[in-house]
Amino acid sequence: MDETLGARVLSDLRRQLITGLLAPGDRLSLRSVAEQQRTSMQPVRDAVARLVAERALEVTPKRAVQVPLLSAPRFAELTAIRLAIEGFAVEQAAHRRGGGERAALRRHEAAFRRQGGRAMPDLDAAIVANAKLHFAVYRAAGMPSLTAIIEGLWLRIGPVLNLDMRAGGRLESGVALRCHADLIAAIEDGDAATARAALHEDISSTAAFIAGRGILPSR
Amino acid sequence: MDETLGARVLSDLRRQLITGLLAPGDRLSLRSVAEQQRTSMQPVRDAVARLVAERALEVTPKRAVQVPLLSAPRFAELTAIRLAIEGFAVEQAAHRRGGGERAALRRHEAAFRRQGGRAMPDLDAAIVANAKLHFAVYRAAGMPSLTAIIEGLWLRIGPVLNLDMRAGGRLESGVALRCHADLIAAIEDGDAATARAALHEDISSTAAFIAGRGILPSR
DNA sequence: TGCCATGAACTGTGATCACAGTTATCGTGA
DNA sequence: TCACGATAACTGTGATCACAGTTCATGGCA
Repeated sequence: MDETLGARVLSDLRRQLITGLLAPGDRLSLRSVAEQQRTSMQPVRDAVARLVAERALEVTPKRAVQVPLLSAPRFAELTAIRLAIEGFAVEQAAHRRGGGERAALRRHEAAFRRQGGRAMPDLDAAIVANAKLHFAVYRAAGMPSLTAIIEGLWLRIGPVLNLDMRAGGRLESGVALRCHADLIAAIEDGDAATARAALHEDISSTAAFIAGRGILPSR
Repeated sequence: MDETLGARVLSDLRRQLITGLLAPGDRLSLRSVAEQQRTSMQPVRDAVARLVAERALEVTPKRAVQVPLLSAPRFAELTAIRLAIEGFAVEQAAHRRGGGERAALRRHEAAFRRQGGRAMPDLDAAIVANAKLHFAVYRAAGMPSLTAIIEGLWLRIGPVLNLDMRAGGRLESGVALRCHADLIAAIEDGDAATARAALHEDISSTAAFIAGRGILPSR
């Protein structure tokens, strides 16, 4: 383990953001995080600087570090961007018929099905399984830079996404299950248009669900 | 000026990257930059951490900070991503018929024409005019997050782009001039498909020009 | 003349201190 | 009971130090 301390703190904060452990509006203190991670303030500063660059964190004018509050229009904007970029990624993945990720795709799809099919799903496990499935697809596009860009989008939208996932029982609808199955099948068939359509429904139905809950601030 | 010192260093490094003052492969030392900026190492560390997050800089396994070398495949990948993302942006701009940026679009197009039409163009001015024109278009899409993502892409290809722009006399071909004119016209007409096609030709002809020079490392 | 070893100079990382500004808390007053 | 002000705790920023690892140049040996 030659990994830098700052990198360790970074990945931990990243995990907390994606899994929704850190909610929008949450403020965090460099010293508390440092103590929590049993390091000094310095590695935390480096990690926070990077997350601020990715807009996964922000420093307010009064110099407080917090998880950005996502307004409804901003959420809609990010959703539109996701449709365009992640849609492009699944098209590429389909053109390559999943590339070297075919086995992984099926495995993650099965894992998500196990979680989503239950009457009382383990939400945390389902969220993780969902993320793993999506990113296996994006990696299948064979464009590392594209995957990184999408990770940045998820980092920003993750807190909102998971916050609402936990609250409402969206998983039960089965829409996600169907979309994922269609998506994987279309990729293996090399059917880019169908793959994009399946992803489109997955993303926009989730976005509609969240927007419909009306929790997002209007500006 | 309540701006943070780290932010000042950040914007200065960013400028040096976009204008090609820092070339791919250039290594930079935190202490030298700090001395150059007349600050301590700390603000430089914050700025570098952010630029590393944006992949505008990288730290090698042996912990040296340098401007990333863009291999030919990576350049091709970034070009494909640009076609998808910037293509989406111009479509959106066309749907809004330029939004509030219409006047700015025409102004920047005229400015680029002035630079590009000369027998001996001022390359630096042309590069700046080109960037301003493109980003006026992207802003016209009305999606700030999208503009930020594209800025990240430009930050990474900027060094390569400008390096080769200066060397070869690409501007003389007039392709860029025609593409820009078509692009602006299509946006004002609300013709998304034509706008995307014009941008597509602009980007891919430039990319072909650079790839053809054969300077990019093969891996 | 060529090559390798050795040491000096430099690298980023982590830790810690000082400082100014913000936030929160608690006690006092009406 | 409520409002208000003082103060104590805490915030991020900037600076500096120690340390281990790398890089590079110089000198001596073959």
